Amino acid sequence: MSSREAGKNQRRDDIVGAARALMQRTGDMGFSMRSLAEQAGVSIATPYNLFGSKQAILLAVLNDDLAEYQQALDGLQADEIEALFEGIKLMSAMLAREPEFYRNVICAVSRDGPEFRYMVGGPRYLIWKRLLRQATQAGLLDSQVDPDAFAIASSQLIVANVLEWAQGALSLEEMTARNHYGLALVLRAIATDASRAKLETQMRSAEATLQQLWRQVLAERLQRGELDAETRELLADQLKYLNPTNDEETP
Amino acid sequence: MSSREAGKNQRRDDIVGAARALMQRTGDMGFSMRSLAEQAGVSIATPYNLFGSKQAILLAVLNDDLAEYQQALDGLQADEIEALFEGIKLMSAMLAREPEFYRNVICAVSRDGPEFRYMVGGPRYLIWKRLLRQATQAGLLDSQVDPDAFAIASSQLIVANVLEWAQGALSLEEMTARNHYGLALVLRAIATDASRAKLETQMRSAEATLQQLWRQVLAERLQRGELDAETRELLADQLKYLNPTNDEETP
DNA sequence: CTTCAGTATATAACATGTTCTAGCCACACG
DNA sequence: CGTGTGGCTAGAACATGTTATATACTGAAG
Repeated sequence: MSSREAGKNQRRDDIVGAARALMQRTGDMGFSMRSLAEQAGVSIATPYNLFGSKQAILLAVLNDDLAEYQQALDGLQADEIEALFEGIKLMSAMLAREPEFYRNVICAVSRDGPEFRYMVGGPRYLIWKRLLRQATQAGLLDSQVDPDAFAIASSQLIVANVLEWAQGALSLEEMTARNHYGLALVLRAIATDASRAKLETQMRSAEATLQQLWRQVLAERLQRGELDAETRELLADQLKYLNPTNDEETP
Repeated sequence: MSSREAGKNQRRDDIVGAARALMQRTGDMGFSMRSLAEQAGVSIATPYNLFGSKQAILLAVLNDDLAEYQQALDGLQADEIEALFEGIKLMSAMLAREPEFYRNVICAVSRDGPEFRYMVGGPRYLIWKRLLRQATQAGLLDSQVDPDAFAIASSQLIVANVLEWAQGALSLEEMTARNHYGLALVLRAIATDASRAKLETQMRSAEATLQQLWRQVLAERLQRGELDAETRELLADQLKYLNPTNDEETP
């Protein structure tokens, strides 16, 4: 590698690192291309030369983290069905470690165009498919179903939940519970006799968690007062569908 | 209503109408707030006075259309399970009527914040719940499952598909097939003996449609040449996950 | 009819993503 | 050791969403 390219890679890393630092430090705002350039010690034109767009930079940042997650998934040792549930727990744990950071980057990346979907949907979903295949081979899932169609539908549910969380429509707990529920639900659809009981249990457990979360949030709302009885019922319904995090008071 | 408010409402309608016209005519671009103000014959400040933001205007536009859809859903006469499938077909038909328009407005509206989710997730998802309840009462779905949790998961699948379509990651046909598949899948998870066979059929049918679509797109790609055999397999997998519409040649 | 409050208007301004232009410097090659 | 060129830089410029300000109009109250 010529020293020219070395310098280029250096700058590339500087920029990605600066993006990471900015988002972790300042939360959503403060991450303008101008502040990024300043933080990285380069001109504003350079990120465009090296990456092409703001979104591409964020994709690069997220890509690093997803690689880590993928590695953790690979090292997972568990019963075939459990492994799937462990996989989504692992993801929740990752998001919980730096929620502000992930919220921002996921939000920004998924905004413009389908690149985010390509990223989580391309090679990465092969892991998901592998886990499903293993479960099928272990006789825990109906071998008749098309593995691709199923893998797509199930991963879509999870991605949708993550996106809602990133957009601030869900608390992390509810996102996790929804993932748990959704996964149990779709797996139950293709369960075999060997796994049906276990998935039933998983589903009930997730259901209970969700119901408790809803009750909790609803109670807080009711306690905070200010609602006529007619909207109360509608509110209860809406709460079940979307459970916005109440961040209005945080500066 | 005083003539003051009348004038205000008039302007409001003008703006919503102008937004509609602009998006139908020019496709995505051309819908800047400045061009909107010009088209509506008002100052650029007025839309902000009356709506507050660009997104709010687009929400108002979409809201009209969703109301229509809701009405069509209400008038649906079919077997309880069939009604659910008819519901998503109806949606596909609506999107197919003015694809460019819906693509733009859905994309723009879902971009910033969770307002779009609130819109489709609030009162509107009650209809969905009602259809599910009817099916349950008819003995076609397991009455043990929490209707809210299930309604959320299932509607999420569908919304996710629509969003992917709006972002250009899916053809309308594939979106429809995925909705069909996803709905059959989750319903199968809570089917009763009375409905299991029928849902099995639906699922197989959707599977077949999906597989055919994938084969078709894959064949086109292969025919177009330029791919070494090693990436061929990966491509096949990716194609199954995401099937981008190939619009590169349209201006 | 006068007056006044509310509201639209014109216009400027600001922040942001992105692009363009011109210059400049260091590295590779002769 | 020259020299030229690729690639970075500074900075301006542009389009866009949004906000602020000052002005003009207009319908309603006295």
